[in-house]
Amino acid sequence: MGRSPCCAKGVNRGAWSLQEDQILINFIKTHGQGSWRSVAQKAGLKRCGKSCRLRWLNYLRPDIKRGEISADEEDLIIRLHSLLGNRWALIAKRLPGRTDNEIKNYWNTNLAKKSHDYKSKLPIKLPQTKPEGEKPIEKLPEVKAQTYNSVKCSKTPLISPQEIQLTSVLQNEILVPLDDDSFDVLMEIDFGDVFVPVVDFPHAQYCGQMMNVRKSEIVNHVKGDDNCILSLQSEDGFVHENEMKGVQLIQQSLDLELKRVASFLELEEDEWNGDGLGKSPCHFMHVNGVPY
DNA sequence: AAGGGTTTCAACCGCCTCTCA
DNA sequence: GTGAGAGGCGGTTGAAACCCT
Repeated sequence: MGRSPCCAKGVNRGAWSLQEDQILINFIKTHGQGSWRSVAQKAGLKRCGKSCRLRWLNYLRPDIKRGEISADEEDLIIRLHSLLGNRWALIAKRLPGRTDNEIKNYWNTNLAKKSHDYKSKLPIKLPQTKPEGEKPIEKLPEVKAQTYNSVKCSKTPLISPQEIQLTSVLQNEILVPLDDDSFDVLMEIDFGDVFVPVVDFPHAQYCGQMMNVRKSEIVNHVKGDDNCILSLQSEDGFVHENEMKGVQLIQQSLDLELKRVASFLELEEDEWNGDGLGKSPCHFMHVNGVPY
Protein backbone atom coordinates (compact mmCIF):
# COMPACT_ATOMS: atom_id res chain seq x y z
CA MET A 1 0.00 0.00 0.00
CA GLY A 2 1.61 3.16 -1.08
CA ARG A 3 1.83 6.01 1.34
CA SER A 4 1.63 9.61 0.48
CA PRO A 5 4.30 11.69 2.19
CA CYS A 6 3.01 13.20 5.39
CA CYS A 7 4.50 16.57 4.57
CA ALA A 8 3.22 18.34 1.52
CA LYS A 9 5.53 20.47 -0.53
CA GLY A 10 5.77 24.08 0.52
CA VAL A 11 5.98 23.47 4.26
CA ASN A 12 8.81 24.88 6.32
CA ARG A 13 11.60 22.57 7.28
CA GLY A 14 14.59 22.72 9.58
CA ALA A 15 14.97 24.59 12.82
CA TRP A 16 11.89 26.20 14.32
CA SER A 17 11.85 29.96 14.77
CA LEU A 18 10.79 31.61 18.03
CA GLN A 19 7.70 32.89 16.28
CA GLU A 20 6.70 29.41 15.14
CA ASP A 21 7.26 28.07 18.65
CA GLN A 22 5.05 30.76 20.12
CA ILE A 23 2.28 30.10 17.61
CA LEU A 24 2.30 26.41 18.41
CA ILE A 25 2.40 26.99 22.18
CA ASN A 26 -0.48 29.46 22.03
CA PHE A 27 -2.57 27.20 19.85
CA ILE A 28 -2.12 24.15 22.06
CA LYS A 29 -2.77 26.19 25.21
CA THR A 30 -6.07 27.30 23.72
CA HIS A 31 -7.19 24.22 21.85
CA GLY A 32 -5.20 21.40 23.33
CA GLN A 33 -3.48 18.63 21.42
CA GLY A 34 -5.72 17.22 18.77
CA SER A 35 -5.04 15.98 15.31
CA TRP A 36 -1.52 17.16 14.59
CA ARG A 37 -2.22 17.72 10.94
CA SER A 38 -5.14 19.94 11.78
CA VAL A 39 -3.09 21.72 14.47
CA ALA A 40 -0.63 22.75 11.81
CA GLN A 41 -3.39 23.94 9.51
CA LYS A 42 -5.54 25.69 12.11
CA ALA A 43 -2.61 27.36 13.81
CA GLY A 44 -1.45 28.71 10.51
CA LEU A 45 1.93 27.02 10.71
CA LYS A 46 3.60 26.05 7.49
CA ARG A 47 4.72 22.85 9.07
CA CYS A 48 3.62 19.28 8.69
CA GLY A 49 1.73 17.67 11.55
CA LYS A 50 4.57 15.37 12.41
CA SER A 51 6.94 18.27 12.73
CA CYS A 52 4.51 20.05 15.08
CA ARG A 53 4.09 16.96 17.19
CA LEU A 54 7.83 16.41 17.45
CA ARG A 55 8.50 20.03 18.31
CA TRP A 56 5.86 20.03 21.03
CA LEU A 57 6.71 16.69 22.58
CA ASN A 58 10.47 17.08 22.47
CA TYR A 59 10.92 20.75 23.16
CA LEU A 60 7.92 22.97 23.88
CA ARG A 61 5.84 20.91 26.27
CA PRO A 62 5.83 22.63 29.69
CA ASP A 63 6.76 19.56 31.72
CA ILE A 64 10.05 19.02 29.92
CA LYS A 65 12.96 18.84 32.30
CA ARG A 66 15.98 20.82 31.17
CA GLY A 67 19.55 20.43 32.21
CA GLU A 68 22.03 17.66 32.50
CA ILE A 69 21.08 14.07 33.09
CA SER A 70 21.80 13.34 36.72
CA ALA A 71 23.79 10.37 37.93
CA ASP A 72 20.59 8.76 39.19
CA GLU A 73 18.90 9.27 35.87
CA GLU A 74 21.91 7.87 34.05
CA ASP A 75 21.88 4.83 36.25
CA LEU A 76 18.20 4.32 35.60
CA ILE A 77 18.68 4.71 31.86
CA ILE A 78 21.38 2.06 31.89
CA ARG A 79 19.25 -0.31 33.90
CA LEU A 80 16.21 0.25 31.76
CA HIS A 81 18.20 -0.08 28.56
CA SER A 82 19.60 -3.39 29.65
CA LEU A 83 16.08 -4.54 30.37
CA LEU A 84 14.25 -3.00 27.44
CA GLY A 85 16.84 -2.42 24.74
CA ASN A 86 16.47 0.56 22.42
CA ARG A 87 12.86 1.15 23.35
CA TRP A 88 13.45 4.80 24.04
CA ALA A 89 9.84 5.77 24.38
CA LEU A 90 9.33 3.13 27.04
CA ILE A 91 12.48 4.19 28.85
CA ALA A 92 11.44 7.85 28.67
CA LYS A 93 8.16 7.04 30.41
CA ARG A 94 10.19 6.07 33.48
CA LEU A 95 12.10 9.36 33.52
CA PRO A 96 9.64 12.19 34.10
CA GLY A 97 10.38 15.25 32.02
CA ARG A 98 12.82 13.50 29.74
CA THR A 99 11.97 12.72 26.14
CA ASP A 100 12.71 9.63 24.17
CA ASN A 101 14.76 11.71 21.76
CA GLU A 102 16.84 13.18 24.57
CA ILE A 103 17.50 9.80 26.11
CA LYS A 104 18.36 8.30 22.76
CA ASN A 105 20.80 11.13 22.06
CA TYR A 106 22.29 10.84 25.53
CA TRP A 107 22.75 7.13 25.09
CA ASN A 108 24.34 7.47 21.68
CA THR A 109 26.72 10.26 22.68
CA ASN A 110 27.65 9.15 26.19
CA LEU A 111 26.59 5.73 27.32
CA ALA A 112 26.96 3.69 24.15
CA LYS A 113 30.59 4.68 23.89
CA LYS A 114 31.24 3.86 27.51
CA SER A 115 29.57 0.54 27.07
CA HIS A 116 31.47 -0.23 23.88
CA ASP A 117 34.81 0.77 25.37
CA TYR A 118 34.21 -1.46 28.30
CA LYS A 119 33.13 -4.44 26.26
CA SER A 120 36.19 -4.14 24.03
CA LYS A 121 38.38 -4.68 27.06
CA LEU A 122 36.70 -7.90 28.09
CA PRO A 123 38.84 -10.98 27.93
CA ILE A 124 37.66 -13.38 25.29
CA LYS A 125 40.34 -16.00 25.61
CA LEU A 126 38.88 -18.79 27.62
CA PRO A 127 40.11 -22.00 29.14
CA GLN A 128 40.17 -24.80 26.61
CA THR A 129 41.10 -27.77 28.67
CA LYS A 130 38.79 -30.26 30.24
CA PRO A 131 39.27 -30.77 33.95
CA GLU A 132 40.65 -33.98 35.22
CA GLY A 133 38.09 -36.46 36.38
CA GLU A 134 35.12 -34.76 34.80
CA LYS A 135 32.78 -37.49 33.67
CA PRO A 136 29.28 -37.41 32.34
CA ILE A 137 26.84 -38.52 34.96
CA GLU A 138 24.32 -39.70 32.47
CA LYS A 139 24.29 -39.86 28.70
CA LEU A 140 21.38 -38.28 26.92
CA PRO A 141 22.03 -39.39 23.36
CA GLU A 142 19.00 -37.65 21.93
CA VAL A 143 20.52 -34.31 22.83
CA LYS A 144 24.11 -34.19 21.67
CA ALA A 145 26.39 -31.40 22.67
CA GLN A 146 26.77 -30.03 19.17
CA THR A 147 23.05 -29.42 19.04
CA TYR A 148 22.59 -28.58 22.68
CA ASN A 149 24.93 -25.74 22.22
CA SER A 150 23.61 -22.60 23.70
CA VAL A 151 21.37 -20.93 26.12
CA LYS A 152 20.56 -17.53 24.83
CA CYS A 153 19.33 -14.83 27.11
CA SER A 154 18.13 -11.49 25.96
CA LYS A 155 18.72 -9.75 29.22
CA THR A 156 20.59 -10.27 32.41
CA PRO A 157 19.51 -9.74 35.96
CA LEU A 158 20.28 -6.36 37.43
CA ILE A 159 21.36 -7.27 40.85
CA SER A 160 24.06 -6.37 43.26
CA PRO A 161 25.73 -8.99 45.40
CA GLN A 162 24.08 -7.51 48.45
CA GLU A 163 20.68 -7.88 46.91
CA ILE A 164 21.37 -11.46 46.01
CA GLN A 165 22.05 -12.27 49.61
CA LEU A 166 18.91 -10.55 50.74
CA THR A 167 16.46 -11.58 48.16
CA SER A 168 17.21 -14.91 46.68
CA VAL A 169 14.90 -17.55 47.95
CA LEU A 170 17.14 -20.10 46.28
CA GLN A 171 20.24 -18.84 47.98
CA ASN A 172 21.08 -21.98 49.82
CA GLU A 173 20.56 -24.12 46.80
CA ILE A 174 22.10 -22.27 43.93
CA LEU A 175 23.29 -18.85 44.94
CA VAL A 176 26.44 -18.38 46.90
CA PRO A 177 26.78 -15.14 48.82
CA LEU A 178 29.60 -13.01 47.55
CA ASP A 179 32.18 -10.73 49.02
CA ASP A 180 30.62 -7.40 49.78
CA ASP A 181 33.15 -5.52 47.71
CA SER A 182 32.86 -7.71 44.69
CA PHE A 183 30.86 -6.80 41.65
CA ASP A 184 32.65 -9.28 39.48
CA VAL A 185 30.42 -12.19 40.22
CA LEU A 186 26.70 -11.89 40.50
CA MET A 187 26.11 -15.40 41.67
CA GLU A 188 27.41 -18.89 41.53
CA ILE A 189 25.36 -21.81 40.52
CA ASP A 190 26.19 -25.15 42.04
CA PHE A 191 26.03 -27.86 39.42
CA GLY A 192 26.83 -30.49 42.00
CA ASP A 193 30.42 -31.12 41.17
CA VAL A 194 31.11 -27.83 39.46
CA PHE A 195 30.41 -24.26 40.44
CA VAL A 196 29.30 -21.90 37.72
CA PRO A 197 30.11 -18.30 38.40
CA VAL A 198 27.75 -15.89 36.69
CA VAL A 199 29.88 -12.87 36.09
CA ASP A 200 28.94 -9.35 35.31
CA PHE A 201 30.89 -6.18 34.84
CA PRO A 202 32.87 -4.98 37.82
CA HIS A 203 31.31 -1.54 37.66
CA ALA A 204 27.76 -1.20 38.80
CA GLN A 205 26.81 1.11 35.96
CA TYR A 206 27.47 -1.63 33.49
CA CYS A 207 25.49 -4.28 35.26
CA GLY A 208 23.19 -5.92 32.85
CA GLN A 209 24.98 -4.91 29.70
CA MET A 210 26.39 -8.30 29.21
CA MET A 211 26.79 -11.42 31.21
CA ASN A 212 29.68 -13.74 31.22
CA VAL A 213 29.05 -17.25 32.33
CA ARG A 214 31.62 -19.91 32.80
CA LYS A 215 31.12 -23.46 33.81
CA SER A 216 34.49 -24.26 35.21
CA GLU A 217 36.69 -25.56 32.39
CA ILE A 218 33.87 -26.90 30.29
CA VAL A 219 31.70 -23.98 29.43
CA ASN A 220 33.90 -21.98 27.18
CA HIS A 221 32.06 -19.17 25.65
CA VAL A 222 31.88 -15.62 26.81
CA LYS A 223 30.53 -13.21 24.35
CA GLY A 224 27.68 -10.87 23.86
CA ASP A 225 26.60 -7.62 22.40
CA ASP A 226 22.98 -6.95 23.03
CA ASN A 227 22.43 -10.56 23.92
CA CYS A 228 24.50 -12.94 25.90
CA ILE A 229 25.23 -16.50 25.06
CA LEU A 230 25.70 -19.13 27.68
CA SER A 231 27.34 -22.00 25.97
CA LEU A 232 27.08 -25.27 27.80
CA GLN A 233 28.83 -27.44 25.29
CA SER A 234 30.74 -30.31 26.72
CA GLU A 235 33.85 -31.54 25.02
CA ASP A 236 32.89 -35.14 25.47
CA GLY A 237 29.89 -34.67 23.22
CA PHE A 238 27.27 -35.48 25.79
CA VAL A 239 25.03 -33.42 27.92
CA HIS A 240 25.56 -33.99 31.55
CA GLU A 241 22.58 -34.39 33.76
CA ASN A 242 23.90 -31.72 36.06
CA GLU A 243 24.30 -29.39 33.10
CA MET A 244 20.70 -29.87 32.16
CA LYS A 245 19.80 -29.17 35.74
CA GLY A 246 21.97 -26.09 35.51
CA VAL A 247 20.02 -24.78 32.58
CA GLN A 248 16.87 -25.08 34.61
CA LEU A 249 18.47 -23.32 37.53
CA ILE A 250 19.78 -20.51 35.37
CA GLN A 251 16.38 -20.14 33.84
CA GLN A 252 14.70 -20.02 37.22
CA SER A 253 17.13 -17.58 38.70
CA LEU A 254 17.13 -15.25 35.72
CA ASP A 255 13.38 -15.24 35.51
CA LEU A 256 13.12 -14.63 39.23
CA GLU A 257 15.51 -11.73 39.11
CA LEU A 258 13.93 -10.21 36.04
CA LYS A 259 10.54 -10.31 37.67
CA ARG A 260 11.99 -8.64 40.72
CA VAL A 261 13.72 -5.95 38.67
CA ALA A 262 10.61 -5.38 36.60
CA SER A 263 8.69 -4.98 39.82
CA PHE A 264 11.27 -2.55 41.15
CA LEU A 265 10.99 -0.48 38.00
CA GLU A 266 7.22 -0.71 38.16
CA LEU A 267 7.05 -2.15 34.69
CA GLU A 268 3.80 -3.56 33.54
CA GLU A 269 3.98 -7.25 32.77
CA ASP A 270 3.34 -6.72 29.07
CA GLU A 271 6.32 -4.38 28.95
CA TRP A 272 8.84 -6.97 29.96
CA ASN A 273 7.16 -10.27 29.37
CA GLY A 274 5.61 -9.59 26.01
CA ASP A 275 7.09 -9.61 22.56
CA GLY A 276 10.42 -8.07 21.84
CA LEU A 277 13.41 -7.14 23.86
CA GLY A 278 11.64 -6.89 27.14
CA LYS A 279 10.81 -10.52 27.09
CA SER A 280 11.58 -12.64 30.06
CA PRO A 281 14.99 -14.22 29.65
CA CYS A 282 13.72 -17.72 30.09
CA HIS A 283 11.80 -17.31 26.87
CA PHE A 284 15.05 -16.66 25.07
CA MET A 285 16.71 -19.82 26.19
CA HIS A 286 17.15 -22.30 23.45
CA VAL A 287 18.21 -25.89 23.36
CA ASN A 288 18.87 -27.24 19.92
CA GLY A 289 17.43 -24.09 18.45
CA VAL A 290 14.14 -24.58 20.20
CA PRO A 291 12.90 -22.33 23.00
CA TYR A 292 13.66 -24.13 26.19
C1' DA B 1 42.55 34.73 15.50
C1' DA B 2 41.74 31.10 12.22
C1' DG B 3 40.39 26.93 10.61
C1' DG B 4 39.85 22.15 10.82
C1' DG B 5 38.09 18.30 13.42
C1' DT B 6 34.74 16.57 16.74
C1' DT B 7 30.59 16.47 19.36
C1' DT B 8 25.91 17.46 20.28
C1' DC B 9 21.16 17.29 19.60
C1' DA B 10 17.02 19.05 17.07
C1' DA B 11 14.81 17.57 13.27
C1' DC B 12 13.81 14.49 9.63
C1' DC B 13 12.95 9.89 7.43
C1' DG B 14 10.74 5.83 6.80
C1' DC B 15 8.56 2.03 8.71
C1' DC B 16 5.11 0.06 11.78
C1' DT B 17 0.78 -0.10 14.27
C1' DC B 18 -3.65 1.45 15.31
C1' DT B 19 -8.06 3.19 14.16
C1' DC B 20 -11.85 3.96 11.47
C1' DA B 21 -14.79 4.07 7.48
C1' DG C 1 -11.80 -7.94 5.57
C1' DT C 2 -9.50 -4.06 3.45
C1' DG C 3 -7.35 0.27 2.63
C1' DA C 4 -6.15 4.84 3.96
C1' DG C 5 -4.91 8.24 7.28
C1' DA C 6 -2.71 9.45 11.46
C1' DG C 7 0.24 8.86 15.29
C1' DG C 8 4.24 6.69 17.25
C1' DC C 9 8.74 5.09 17.15
C1' DG C 10 13.80 4.17 16.36
C1' DG C 11 17.52 5.24 13.26
C1' DT C 12 19.92 8.74 10.96
C1' DT C 13 21.36 13.27 9.44
C1' DG C 14 23.41 17.67 9.38
C1' DA C 15 23.85 22.35 11.20
C1' DA C 16 25.58 24.61 15.06
C1' DA C 17 28.48 24.67 18.91
C1' DC C 18 32.57 23.43 20.83
C1' DC C 19 37.42 22.09 21.11
C1' DC C 20 42.08 21.82 19.77
C1' DT C 21 46.19 23.09 17.44
